[in-house]
This record gives sequence, C-alpha cells and structure tokens, in this order.
Amino acid sequence: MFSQTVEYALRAVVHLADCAPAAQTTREIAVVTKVPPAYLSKVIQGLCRAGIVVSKRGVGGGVALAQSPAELTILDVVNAVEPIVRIRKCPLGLKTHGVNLCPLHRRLDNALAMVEAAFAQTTLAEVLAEPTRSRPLCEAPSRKRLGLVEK
Amino acid sequence: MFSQTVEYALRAVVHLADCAPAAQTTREIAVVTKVPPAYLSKVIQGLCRAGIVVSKRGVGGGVALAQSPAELTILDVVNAVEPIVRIRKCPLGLKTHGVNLCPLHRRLDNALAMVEAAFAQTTLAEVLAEPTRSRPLCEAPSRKRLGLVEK
DNA sequence: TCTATTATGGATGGCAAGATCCATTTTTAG
DNA sequence: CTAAAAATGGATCTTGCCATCCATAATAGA
Repeated sequence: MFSQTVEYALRAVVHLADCAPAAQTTREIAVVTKVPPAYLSKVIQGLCRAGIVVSKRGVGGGVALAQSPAELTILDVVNAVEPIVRIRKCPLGLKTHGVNLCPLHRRLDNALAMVEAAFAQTTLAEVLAEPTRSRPLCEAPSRKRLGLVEK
Repeated sequence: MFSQTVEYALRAVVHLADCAPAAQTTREIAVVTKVPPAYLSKVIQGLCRAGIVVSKRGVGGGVALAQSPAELTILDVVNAVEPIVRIRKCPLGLKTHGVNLCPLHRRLDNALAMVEAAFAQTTLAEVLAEPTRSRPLCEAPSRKRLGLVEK
C-alpha cells in the first residue's frame, strides 16, 4: 500500500538521521539502504525540492538532513514524495454528501487519518532511539555509530 | 493511498449490499456508482473470481453478493482486488532483523495493521445501517429502496 | 588552472494500472 | 428455434511508476 518510492525515501532519510548532521553521498546511502543508486538519486532530488534534505555538489559534497532528526516526522517524508491525500469531499460528486462523507468514504478517510496521525507522531529521532535489538537498516545490533567515513 | 480499483470495487459491492439479495446488471451498477462501465466489468470479474460476488449471464442475469452483507467486511473486498500486504520480514533482507522488524518497518507495518483491523471490523451491513443523513452512493437522504428495476 | 568528485537534469525503456472496445458465450423469453 | 440480454475473454491504448544511463554543472583540492 505504500509505494516503493516511499520505502526508499524513508530508508535514505533514516540513514541520514543516523549520520546527522553529517552529509553522505548518494552512493554511500545507496549501499547502506540497498536502493538502486540511479533511482535513489531521483528520490533524493525530490526530497531536496521538498526541503527535507539539502545537497552540496563536488568533492566533499553529499546530502544531509535539512532539520534535526527530532524535528522531522515520518509524515514529513511521506508527504514529500507521495502525499497522503485525505478524502475531503464525496468522490462521486454527490452534492448532498459534500463535506459530510457517506459511511463508506468516512471509513476510508478514517483509515487515512489513522495512518496520517501515526506517521505524524513519530520523528526520525524516535525511530533511531527505540530500544530494540535490531537497528534501522543495519545488520549489527545497536552500537553507536562513530566515524565510518570510508566507502 | 488506496487504488482506484479498490474504490470502484467498494462502491460496487456497497450498492449490491444495498440491493441484496437481488442481482444487478453491471450497467446498472456502473450508473449508480459512477464507475466507467467497461472497466467496472473487469473489476467485477475479479470480485467474481475471488468469490465475493456471483454472476449469471443472459436475460435476467447480473451480479449479486455471494454472502449476506452482514458477513462481508470491507477487508474482504479490499483483499479481493488488491490485498493489503503486511511487512513480515525485513525488506532489506537483513538476517538479524528477520521477523523482528526494525523500528522503521515496525511502524510501517503497524500502520498497515491498523488499516487492516479497521477494515476487518466493518461489515457492509454496518456501512448501510449507519444512522447518517447521507446515504452510501446515493444523492437522496435515507429512504428505503424498493423496486427500482428499470435502467 | 586542472582534475577528480559529486549532484543535477534530460532522455529513455519496461511494466503494471486504468480504461476502452469488440467478439464470443450463456441464458431467458417468445 | 430465434432473438435479445448479459457476462466473459482477449486485444489494445494510455499513463504513471520504477529504473537506468549519460551529459552537464558545481565544487574542492592539488
């Protein structure tokens, strides 16, 4: 139900949050997140235009989060690449329904609202801070990442 | 986030539930639900193969629900045309994650689980019974549908 | 200034979803 | 038995998503 592009974007941003505030090259991100490099570059361009990340070209350049991981929610990222569009008026165009959705569409919209709320409540910092044995994107159990600058 | 086909399928099935246990022609359903007739016929074929509806050809034929509206949930319909696929193992293929999803994918799967649960809890009968002024798919406020056999 | 590095933009291709059309089959009514 | 009604299956078309490749622009370091 979530597109592949959303999945890729989230992986990239979580990894950037893990490295924040340091910048990473798209190639490095692609390796860690196991996303096709050429396509990842497109996804990141989108994130860049949406203001989620900032990029710098040339030697020593790369991509970094535009804000701190504590300020960025999953919803911010999702909405940047493939916005969750709520149902605001009757999809059949029925006048009498209008803003008051019929029982069917009210339920569909409620589902969207739940997802939206869940994503809005979670920041990237929280994703990384969660006390669990498996660490986002990484094979190894929770250990503090330090330098790790090489390819 | 829900595909157009899911939307179409739900409209069709809700209308059939409203007419249950009578059968309706796809053309009639297309008019009421405002779905492109030719495409609706494809969607209904899918519902038929999934066992959600049954169809009969020829004069007096049409499509009807396979079960009573009280036994059919929104989830049944959704899963018939575009199954909600839960995240059961690490999408990156990380061995150490396996079934224990990392914090990121755990949250994504939780969102899917919430939607799945919400859809599983609602039967078509409940959608139709809801005391509200706007009636599913229909312009008019709640009035009991009777004959209405003509085109 | 030259070169290596890195992101950017454009062009392109494959593929599945959405949508349409038509010939065929099934079924009932007359 | 014939004709009309209705679903079915196949073919086709368009569009957007996923993905790749390459030329170009920007940037830092030597």
